[in-house]
Amino acid sequence: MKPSLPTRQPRMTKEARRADIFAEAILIIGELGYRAFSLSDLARRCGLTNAGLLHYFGSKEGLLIALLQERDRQDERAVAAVLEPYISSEPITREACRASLHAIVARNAGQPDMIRLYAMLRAEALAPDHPAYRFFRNRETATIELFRQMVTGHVPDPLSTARQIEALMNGFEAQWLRQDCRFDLVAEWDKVVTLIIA
Amino acid sequence: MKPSLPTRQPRMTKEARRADIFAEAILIIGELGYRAFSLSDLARRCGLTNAGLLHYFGSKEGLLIALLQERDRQDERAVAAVLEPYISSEPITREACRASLHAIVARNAGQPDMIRLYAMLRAEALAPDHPAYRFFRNRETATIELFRQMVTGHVPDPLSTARQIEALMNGFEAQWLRQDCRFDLVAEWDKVVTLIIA
Amino acid sequence: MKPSLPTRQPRMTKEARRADIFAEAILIIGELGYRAFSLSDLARRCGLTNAGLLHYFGSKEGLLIALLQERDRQDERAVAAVLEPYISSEPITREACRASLHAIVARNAGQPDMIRLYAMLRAEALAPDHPAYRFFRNRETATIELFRQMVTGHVPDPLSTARQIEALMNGFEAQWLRQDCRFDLVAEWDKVVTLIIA
Amino acid sequence: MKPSLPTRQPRMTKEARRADIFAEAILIIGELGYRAFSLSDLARRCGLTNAGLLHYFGSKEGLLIALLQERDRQDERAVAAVLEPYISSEPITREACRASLHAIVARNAGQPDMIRLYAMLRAEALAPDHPAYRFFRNRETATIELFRQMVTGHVPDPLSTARQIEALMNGFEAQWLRQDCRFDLVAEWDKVVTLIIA
DNA sequence: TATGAATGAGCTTTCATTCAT
DNA sequence: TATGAATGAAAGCTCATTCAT
Repeated sequence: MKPSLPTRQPRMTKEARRADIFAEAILIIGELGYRAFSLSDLARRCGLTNAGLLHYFGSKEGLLIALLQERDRQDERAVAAVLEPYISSEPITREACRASLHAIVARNAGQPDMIRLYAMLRAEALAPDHPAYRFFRNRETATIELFRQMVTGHVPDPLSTARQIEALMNGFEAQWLRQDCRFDLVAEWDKVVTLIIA
Repeated sequence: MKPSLPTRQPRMTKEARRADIFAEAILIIGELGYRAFSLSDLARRCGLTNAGLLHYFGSKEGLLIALLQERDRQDERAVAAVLEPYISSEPITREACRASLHAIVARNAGQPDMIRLYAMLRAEALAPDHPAYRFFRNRETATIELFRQMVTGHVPDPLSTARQIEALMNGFEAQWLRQDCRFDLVAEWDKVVTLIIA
Repeated sequence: MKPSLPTRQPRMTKEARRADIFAEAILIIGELGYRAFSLSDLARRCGLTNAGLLHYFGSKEGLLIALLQERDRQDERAVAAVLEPYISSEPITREACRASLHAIVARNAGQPDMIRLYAMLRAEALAPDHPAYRFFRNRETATIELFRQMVTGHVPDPLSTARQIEALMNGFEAQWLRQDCRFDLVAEWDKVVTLIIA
Repeated sequence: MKPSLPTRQPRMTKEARRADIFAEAILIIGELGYRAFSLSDLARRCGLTNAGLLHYFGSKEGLLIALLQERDRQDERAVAAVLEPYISSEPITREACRASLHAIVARNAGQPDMIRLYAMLRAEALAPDHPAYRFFRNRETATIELFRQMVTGHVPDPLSTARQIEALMNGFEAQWLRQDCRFDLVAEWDKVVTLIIA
């Protein structure tokens, strides 16, 4: 029998490898932030070397960008799925509006690691020279605009309402994390939405 | 004639020095976070050396703790001042409640650097091994409890409302920073409070 | 219809490839030296990968050796061509001697990149553990010996004169490069040769 | 008796330390060049750590600059000493001219490590982005100008002669190093100077 | 013929900290 | 009160090289 020499790595497909790295990156960046996490730590957790990691992403910043793009693609898909039932009948009803927001928060509540990552990066990326500065700026603008369209017709000041929704969502999620998910995020959310959207 | 010796430092009192350091620390930690900012950077900005800085605070963590304590003392004083007019007649009226929240947000709006610092640290301190973990956990609990007492009697579910206020405040402030203070934070705040507190 | 497969590389012959690599290597090693240039840089400039490059030469050192051998062959041919007219009538005349030296310098003046490469490597290869140490040692010895034979009969101390010629040639070429080829190398050379060879 | 704890470093004066570092730097940079030598190697040889070394010079480039400045100061002093006897009677005589050049080469012959360093750096610094590019460009210009002034009145074309001297000096010194100092550099130099300066 | 994955060693530089002065 | 010297550890990144494909 041929003695298997120390095969450096079990040979994963490129896609599997990247998914693996992303999964760990979400955890570590979510905990320490982009600036403070270390590539070596991440590499170790993924079972490859520092240089091996950089082989995929070129640089620390490259990794972050790739991660955000990947997540963005998935988020877009998810939001689209949530809104799909209502796209035919624009403008959507007040009920559909509530349902959509409910769905978004419910989905987030299912992946607290992602909430943590975004909470961390959102704060870090307030600094204009942060590599994710643009990303979160655009994202916030787009999100508020989406909410504005959704609530238009159901509230007196759609822009304000959209801002409120965005602020509440982020604020609640952070609170939820700090309290170790010990209250029912979705229930609390539904409550406040009832107030916000008349 | 006595030759003036090279007094490098313009002779500051210990207190003035600390205040100076805190002022810079608020900026730099607000931008980079506690984990990613560097003592050398801060020292340079304060016009003293690495070792000189540590002379005052002992360690990086010591500096953070000192800063948070200092700010906390000031915050407590400010909140007390805000609530003072109403402490005699507990429970406070709905109007007093709104006025107090208004005052808090108005005060914050006057010091965006502090908002930034807290937004950054609040996110970083979600990690249990962060030196400010306890601080922000307790702070959030205390804040929500304070709000709960304030709104009790004016809303059906005081705890939920308190959570909403806390979440909204943080969420709005972050949004305000990301949009370069380009909307009227206080006005938006008053609007939403009207909805939240019936 | 047969779908044209993605032929990445425009299909070069092995020889063309090597010539291509050598051409770039002359530039990059001439600029940075053997020790400081990087295979990856060279590979990128040649339009292939790191591993692709090594496929041809086995190692960094192998590349240098191959380059030097290749150039040496060409140099030898060139010098031979220069001396050919005189080989029948040994010893060559004083006039032929001057003409030969003129031809050598004139040829070099036509390829400043090669001058730069040799100037760089000659300096680096002063260290005994440099892979080109032997090469340049032997080369210098051979060159001085060649010059000695050429000038024998025309000067009182042929070995000294040979050394002078070798030193002058290298020194002048370096000077010429540093001054961005802004003086007439060949003219200056002819002048000094007249002095050196009576 | 108090057991001496591991005193990190025997506490040298700043000047002694720098001199020590320069001495080693001359050797290591002379052997490997600026680009290829490593700060860690140098630090180890000087008996301190990587970070300790950088404490003095800030960066690798800073070290090179400091070294060149230091040497330049010493060289200037040495050349001034050599020329001093003649400065009163300008223009200097042909004999004084020869004597000066002799003195310069003789001095160099006494410190082959310096010759090696300069030979190495002169080649490396042909690249415009080398940190010593300017230094060696200016130095060569100044040297040639000095020689020109010295030989003016004794040769038909002073600039050409100055160039020849500069080229010969560098060329001879390199040759001398490559042949392990096995011929009499100063004697050969005097011989050729006799030819160059009629 | 050439690539992509991966590594181990090494690079310069920065970090928080200690300590004698 | 504050500095300068020095450190050990770690940072992000590059290096030449190996190997399976």
